[in-house]
Amino acid sequence: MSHQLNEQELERRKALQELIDLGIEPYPAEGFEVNAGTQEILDNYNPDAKNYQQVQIAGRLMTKRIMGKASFAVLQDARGKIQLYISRDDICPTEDKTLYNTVFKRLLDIGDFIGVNGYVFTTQTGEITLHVTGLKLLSKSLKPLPIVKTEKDGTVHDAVADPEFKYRQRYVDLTINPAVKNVFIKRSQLIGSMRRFMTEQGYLEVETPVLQPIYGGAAARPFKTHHNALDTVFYMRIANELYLKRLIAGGFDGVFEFAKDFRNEGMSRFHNPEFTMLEVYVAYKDYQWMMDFTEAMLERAAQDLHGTTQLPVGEHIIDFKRPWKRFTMYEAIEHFTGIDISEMDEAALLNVCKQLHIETDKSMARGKLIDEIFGTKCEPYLIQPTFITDYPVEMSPLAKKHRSKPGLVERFEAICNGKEICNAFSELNDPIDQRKRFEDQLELGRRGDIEAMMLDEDFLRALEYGMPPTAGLGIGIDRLCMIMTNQPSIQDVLFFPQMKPEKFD
RNA sequence: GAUUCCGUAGCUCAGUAGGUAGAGCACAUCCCUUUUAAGGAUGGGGUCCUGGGUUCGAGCCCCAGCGGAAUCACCA
Repeated sequence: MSHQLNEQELERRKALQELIDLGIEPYPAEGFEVNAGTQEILDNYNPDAKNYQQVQIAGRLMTKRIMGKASFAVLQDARGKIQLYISRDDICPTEDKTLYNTVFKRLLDIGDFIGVNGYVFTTQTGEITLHVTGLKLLSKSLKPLPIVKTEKDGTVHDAVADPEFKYRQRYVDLTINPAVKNVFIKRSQLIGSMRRFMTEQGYLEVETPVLQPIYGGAAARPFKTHHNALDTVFYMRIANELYLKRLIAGGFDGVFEFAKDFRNEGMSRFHNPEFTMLEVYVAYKDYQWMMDFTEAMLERAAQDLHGTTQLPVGEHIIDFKRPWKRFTMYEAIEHFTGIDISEMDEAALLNVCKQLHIETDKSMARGKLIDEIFGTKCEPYLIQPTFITDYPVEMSPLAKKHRSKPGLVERFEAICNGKEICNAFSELNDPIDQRKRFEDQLELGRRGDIEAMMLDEDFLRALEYGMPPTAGLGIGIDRLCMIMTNQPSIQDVLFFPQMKPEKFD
């Protein structure tokens, strides 16, 4: 404890000592049995039924309004808050009024955890309230809690406006801003809904290595680390694709993993260095089937979270109801630019980029150029969930060649609110073709593409033993969650978004 | 990485031709009330992000740094 304590912190430490002097343990070890919740009481209390007459609840003291021999307070627990009515002679039936006069009125502070028991009633002003007959301190708070400010016109502002404060001290943000807590409950429900959907199909939830000697499965720069005993470089995974496909080769017919991936890149509203990706692989299926699967899973997730498929997202209402629109990538580009690029070579595409004012550089081959055109001229305008299919082979080294369209692969992305939310293909299971694609990646790397993939010999060996035809899907859970909870920034759907380490002096 | 903006009390925010640092909430002491979104009085609390510079004098102007945000770049 090297920092200077401010006045209010000193005051609370003084109160702490006074409590100890009174023989009150400020951090009791034993549990406190709770038999109701605040929100549950508000929802179900019925004055005629006389229910909730022996209630025991616990939580944080959020306000205190002292009015002499009787006081009001607000107790907040995990799901809500309820008013407490505390009368001196009820909690101090004997001559000794210390518990009320000293402990409650003076030594308890906003933010303290307390346990209370009593009976529920309705006050003259009609507010459902717990009439407290017993009170116990469960944990003393030593720092003042910011209080939500309500303007005279009724608008409520977050008690903490500084984003840095919110993200670094999420525990405070969660305590004082209930809407924040709700976002994370929704996030958990989202993952739960998707997990249930996949488990019901009989797919197996698995875990694969985070530390990988060869990173793969995506185009991205990795974090590098070191194993002491092996004296070996490991990379934090950028994707788990190649491991999950090994499992399909091993005989599972459906596997999935909610995986933390790590990419050593810039940070922004849409990028956190570590993020969560769902990957699913299903044997004997193709990308057409996977589109149906994706729609069904996300339609149901929206329904599970909100009871409807239509969600407000920023300025828009986004509808996850099936079926979603489907365009090929060439169709989408032609639709938004009026240019048919399907037959163009690299030189012609460079011209198109120039014409559309898209910057290019020497490392960009045909696939990358097409991706640039799509990324700037199409993607931002696709608001409703839309499948874009049939990508150029150059930008999809792990996808199977299109069954009928030369130069393309069987791949789709779903775009929603102007951003990619998932990526999927008929997985490449031809080991000869896969080796060639890896070699093409190595060539791209030599050309200066720092995100080109490494060649993974073990993965090729698995394909040589044989992998059934397989459909694979990856969904960025954080970005999906931003849409599903209408949050503008990835930091708002991560409890602890990555930030520069805080300095304590 | 580039550009722009922000950093003042525990929290939210004012502030100024460049002239002794403010409000609300919170906190403390007291009064009043005793089933309410209390009322009143008094008071304490600041490295105005840090370090330089200009100036008689800087929270304010200039430079650099730190931290954050937005936009862009990067990012399948």
